[in-house]
Amino acid sequence: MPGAFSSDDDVELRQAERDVTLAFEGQAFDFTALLAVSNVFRAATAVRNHMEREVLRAHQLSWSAFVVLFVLRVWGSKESHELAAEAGITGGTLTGVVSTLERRGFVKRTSHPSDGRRLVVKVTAKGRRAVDEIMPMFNKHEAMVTEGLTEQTRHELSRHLRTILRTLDVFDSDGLDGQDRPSVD
Amino acid sequence: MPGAFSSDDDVELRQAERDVTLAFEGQAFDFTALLAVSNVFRAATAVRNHMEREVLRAHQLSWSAFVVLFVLRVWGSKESHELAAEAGITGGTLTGVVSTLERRGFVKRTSHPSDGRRLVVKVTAKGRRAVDEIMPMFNKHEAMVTEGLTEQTRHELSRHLRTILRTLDVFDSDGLDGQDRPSVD
DNA sequence: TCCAACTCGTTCGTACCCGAACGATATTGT
DNA sequence: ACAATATCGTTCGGGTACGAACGAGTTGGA
Repeated sequence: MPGAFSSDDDVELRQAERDVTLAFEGQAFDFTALLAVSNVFRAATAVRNHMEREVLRAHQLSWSAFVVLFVLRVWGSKESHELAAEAGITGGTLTGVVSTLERRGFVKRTSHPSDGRRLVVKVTAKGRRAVDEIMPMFNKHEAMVTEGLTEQTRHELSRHLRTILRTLDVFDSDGLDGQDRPSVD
Repeated sequence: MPGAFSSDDDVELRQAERDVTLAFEGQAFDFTALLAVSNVFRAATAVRNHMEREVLRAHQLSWSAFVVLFVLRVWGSKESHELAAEAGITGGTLTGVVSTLERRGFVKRTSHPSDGRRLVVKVTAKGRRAVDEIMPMFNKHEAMVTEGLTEQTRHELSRHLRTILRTLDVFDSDGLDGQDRPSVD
């Protein structure tokens, strides 16, 4: 039964909603979409900042650097473009992150055996050790951050977010020219 | 009934979960927390990049610049620290964003009437016009991005994210020393 | 063979973004 | 009144972050 309760942030929310409505009156807005997107971004920023402050800062690692290192810890080595996709950053950005990580001895660049263009990034023993040292604390904070949610609502949250991700995957790859696709299957 | 279906990304997901489990075997991990946090960040990055590419780039505005401008469009003027909090950025970052916006004539810095330290940022007519021009398209893409969700699941998503936000609010403000507070009331 | 078209990672320019340090202003205690 | 303290916005250094341009490497035809 949605709307059956009203916590503090709900009150605040409706006030903001009122203000936005007032500011853009006469125009039709999709507020649930606006709020969903807005909240996704707010939560992400808050979580990222929290993690960087409370967990990563002590190890001099940024979120992106840690994500890259984590991916390499799990899979041992990855080609550059896979690594970028996995970390959600572009190739240009990855170059900088890998350089930072390499300078500190956490990863090393390796040339691809058969294709001289491609780059294989490998984690070093030191890099593996770093992740193993950080990960328990990192996961503890992940649990803390989501402690207000039950096991089920966490799954619900992840499912909804993956729905968004899937929509964007289709739209962005397919996107600009190949419109008029007959649904996503 | 959760788990009753298995889309492509679910299969991929469980494989990743297996890999992570394998990599960190012997350690107890909270996977639902890890996945929730990971998905929040993935979705936020994907949405932000999509919006910057498809909507904001044509107007030469970054996500943060647009958020700041939007906030000012709704409330007319805001003090610096409020603006920073509302946009989810730090004061140091806001200085740069406001400078960019001011250089392009969208906002202007105003001194506080009674407190010489404080800064009041006001939106200009040009800034208001810019938001009014961008917002319809922006909201259309917000709707598109969340089109895979129903009205109800969007509310569900927002509610879960606000739960995370509330947890972080308490933890980060209260945080390190002032523990043992008797509930949030 | 050889060279156009393609596909890599890197570099570049611009802008963000944070936390720490800084200078200016305001407040407080004495 | 005035020095210590607190609170502002700004500056600074280091590190992302993007897209466009670039150069090296590969591939597919003429």
